[in-house]
Order: sequence, then C-alpha cells, then structure tokens
Amino acid sequence: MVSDNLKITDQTTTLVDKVEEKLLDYIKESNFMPGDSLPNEKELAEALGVARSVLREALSRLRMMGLIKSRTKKGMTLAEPNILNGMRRVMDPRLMSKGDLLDVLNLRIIIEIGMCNSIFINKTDAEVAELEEIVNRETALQDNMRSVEDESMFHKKLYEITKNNVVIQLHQIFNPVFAYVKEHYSEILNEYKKLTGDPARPTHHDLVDILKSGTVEEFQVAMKKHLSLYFHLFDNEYRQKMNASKKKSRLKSSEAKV
Amino acid sequence: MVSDNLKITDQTTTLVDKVEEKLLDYIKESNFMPGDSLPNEKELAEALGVARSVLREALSRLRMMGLIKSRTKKGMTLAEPNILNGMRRVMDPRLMSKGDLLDVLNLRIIIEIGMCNSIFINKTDAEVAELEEIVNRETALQDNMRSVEDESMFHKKLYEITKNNVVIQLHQIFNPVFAYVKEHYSEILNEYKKLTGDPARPTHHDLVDILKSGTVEEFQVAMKKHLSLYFHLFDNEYRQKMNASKKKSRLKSSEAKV
DNA sequence: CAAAGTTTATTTGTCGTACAAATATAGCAT
DNA sequence: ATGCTATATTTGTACGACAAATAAACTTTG
Repeated sequence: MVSDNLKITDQTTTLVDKVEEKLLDYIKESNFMPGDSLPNEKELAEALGVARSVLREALSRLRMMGLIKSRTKKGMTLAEPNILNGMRRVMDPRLMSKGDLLDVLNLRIIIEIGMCNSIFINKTDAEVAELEEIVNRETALQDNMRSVEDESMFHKKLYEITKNNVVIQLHQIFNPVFAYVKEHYSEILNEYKKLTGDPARPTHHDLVDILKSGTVEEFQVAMKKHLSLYFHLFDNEYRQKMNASKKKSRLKSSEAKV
Repeated sequence: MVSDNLKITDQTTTLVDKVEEKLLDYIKESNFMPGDSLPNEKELAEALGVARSVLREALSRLRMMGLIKSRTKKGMTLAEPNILNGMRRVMDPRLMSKGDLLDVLNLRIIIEIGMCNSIFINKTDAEVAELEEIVNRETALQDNMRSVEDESMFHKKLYEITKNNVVIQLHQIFNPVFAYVKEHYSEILNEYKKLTGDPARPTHHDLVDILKSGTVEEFQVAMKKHLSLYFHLFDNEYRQKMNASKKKSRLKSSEAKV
C-alpha cells in the first residue's frame, strides 16, 4: 500500500536527537572557547526539560567527536572537536556499503592527484631523501606490484609532505579500505591489466625522480598514470562486477553470539 | 611538577568507550548484513556486563553514524553507516580550531583540482549546459568576485558531475566553512590581490569554455589558477595573521544561559 | 476455513533514584 | 603562611519503573 510507505512517522527523530541538536546550537551560538566550562549535567537536563540519561546519550555523541571533555567535579569543558573521529570508526569495508567503498577509493585518487601541487610547494630536501630511502627499501613483486605495506608507506610520506593534518589523517583512515580492495578485487584489477596490457605506469622511483628534477605538471601527470590502474573500478560495468563477486553470509540474530 | 603532567591517568577511557569499541568489533567480526537484527539491549548489556544506560550511551554514538537503527518491539537492526555524519555535525567555524579550518580549506582546493579528471570523464552535455546557465545567471561584483551563493552553486554542480556521493556531500559540508572564511578574512584576501595585482584568474565562464572544447590538462591548470587566490592562506605568515585577527569573547560558565 | 479484529507480550524510549569515585574547595592545624 | 583534612560537588555507573509502539498469538465473525 502506498500510504504505508508515505506515512510520515518522523518517530525516527528521538528526544536524544533533538537534545543533541539543541546542544550543538547552544554551543555554536554562545561564544564558547575551548576550555570553557559548560553547565553541569543536572542544570542542563533541567534547562532542556529531559532526564539526565537522555542528556547523557546526547553528550556521549559530542564526547565521541571530542567536542566536550568531562572530569568529575571539574565538570564539562569545551574542546576542539576532531572532525574525523566519526568517520574513523565506521570506515571499514565490513560495515560500509559498496557504493561508499568505491566512492572513498575514488576520493583517495582525487586527493592524491590534487595534492601534487601542495607536495611540490611544501617538499623539503630531507623529505625527498626520505622518499628515496623508502623506494630503495621496497621489494618488487611480480608485475610492477608492491606489497600493501610498501605501497602504503610511500604514499603516507606523500601525504605528510602536504603538512595538512586533516589530509594526513585521511590517509590513515582510508588505508584499510585500499588494502581490502587490493586484496579482494585483485582478479578484476589483474583482468584489467591484461586487457590494457598495463601500459608502463610510473613507479614510485619515477615519481621521486620527477619530484627531484621535474615540474609540478609532470608530477601530476605521472601521479595520474600511477593511479590509473584503479580508474576502471568506477565504471558502471565494473561496479556491477564487484557487486556480483561479493557475497557475505547472513546470520540470524538468534544465532548471533555476543 | 613533572609527575602531574606525565601521570598516566587513562581515566579518559570510560566504560562507554570500551563498550562502543566492543560493539564495533562485534559487528565487524560477525558477518552481519544491513537489515539483520542485533540482540536486544537487555541481552547485550548482560553479555557485556554493564548497565543498560552505559550500553545505550554507546549505542547512541553508533546510531548517530547511522550504523544501527531501532524501533520498539522490532529491536535493533544494522544499517549502512553514513561515514560523514560525524563530520557534518562539528564542521562549523565556531567549533573548529583554526588549524582545522585552514586544513579543510586546503583540502577543498586539493579535491577541486584532483576531481578535474573525474569531471572530464563523467561530464554530459546536459550538465555542461547547466553549468553554462548557472554562469549566465551570475551577477559579478567588483574585482571579478562573485557572491558566495553564485560561487557555491557553480562549484556544487562541478562536484555533482563526479557522480561521487561522498564528494558531493563533502561540498555541502565544507561550504559553510568557505563562506565564513570569505566573509571574515576578506581583508587578507584583498591585501593579497593588491600585492600580486591579482593576475587574471580564469572565471567560471572560462572554465566552462575549456570544459566544452579544451583538454583535461588545460582544465586542471585553469582550475588551479581559479583557486590560486586562496593558496597564500596556507603560508605560515598568513596563518599567524589569521590567528591575530581573530579573537572571540569569552563567557564564564556562570554567565552562560541555556 | 479465511479474514478481520482483539489481546498479549516484547522491546525501545524516557524518567527517576542511588551510590561510587574523583577532586576542587574550604576549613583546620601546625 | 603552609600543609593536611574534611566536605561538597560532579561525573560515571547501576538499577528499576513505566509509556508507547508493535509483532505475534489468539479470538471472533463471515
């Protein structure tokens, strides 16, 4: 029946949700600074007209984001939130939708291409030397492939050169997703390599060389080619293949053990 | 005293934190699918050896991320989390550190340069036509500046062309931050324009033209120049200026009204 | 026998109370 | 004035109770 689907229950927004929103608004609109004290829980609950437990469920969310910290007797104090704390917890291939998985993979490529500029602006000789060391330590597998660890270490350093903490954290957060995709979709990646003959993609070594004596534009083009292996994953055709190749076993809640 | 600062209290990790982590591990390691039922709160609390209130504070966090949904009698069911739900709540200039503010601004530029490739691959004629319409509706202010709204609308469409939902959401989330920076640091931006003579940056109109008849590389270079106005914000010199120019009034918790 | 209506049982959402642990503050002693 | 002690306050945790919603079982009716 249509009415079933269209019915506006809006029972989805619970008291806790409303309190959370009110608290955020309150903090935003008062000109609080990090370190400032908030009213204690009893006062807040009374002012909001809810039980302390409800208030605490809302506060728990803000605490997770690092927006508030609390200690007995001292009370609650405001802090600078970590904007990535939420994402960090659920960025796991076992929890995410396949759409998000691919979108994140795609975003990583977007960032790595886009940050070439930052890398060129901010790189120091010491950092380039470090990159070179990392490359020298790498052990090549077949087909110009590196181990996930080597791959990760090199790219991590690139992120660090940007000096952008949010970007650096994103690498840490995204990395497990890449490792997962590389491991679980290797057939698709290999198939693609055979299909295209895998035209010589620049290696990490090549990238360092360009970083030392090339131009930004050359570096960006090389980076794009270096990452090109993953491009086709975002075509609709391959999206469907990934969906088909992936099936998880179901567990009824009754069988679930805690 | 040294011992005060070095003391490992670790009283920072509360029971709720541990329960949250256990729940996440439990969900990740069981092969749950979206829609599957979780054990009810009573069972979970008993299995974890904590009070229901503690469990619920942990669950509240997972609910915020969209990982679990619950309805009376039906119980709790697993869902696909929204990886950006946490960030969305605290991405506000009034809550963030200035460091994060600049890092996010920088990340936006990285993404907009990096996504040029995606845009070229995915653009349709209809979308380019839409972009053109948007540009035609724009009303120029002085100095080749557009209103925040016009600026936002054009760039929003660019994000949409990537067809990447995470990227599209990021635009929505980041946008208030840009608007804020544009409004509050206009002196610094203007000063820079005078200093450099503001060498003709490509306009939105120019970008659309390149999108219609240019190459990816040209588009990327133009985009970089289009955004160049903001580059200097990330220099240390300007970072300090921003810090100096920004001061918020403090409120003691006793004066705070709820 | 089938369909519709009714009752029951279960589960989440909310409220309230109580107490332990930590610690800032005030009071006391030296 | 300084150091110790007692007190009061505030968060963290536990427990119990009930309302609201609703799935499931049961009853009635055609």
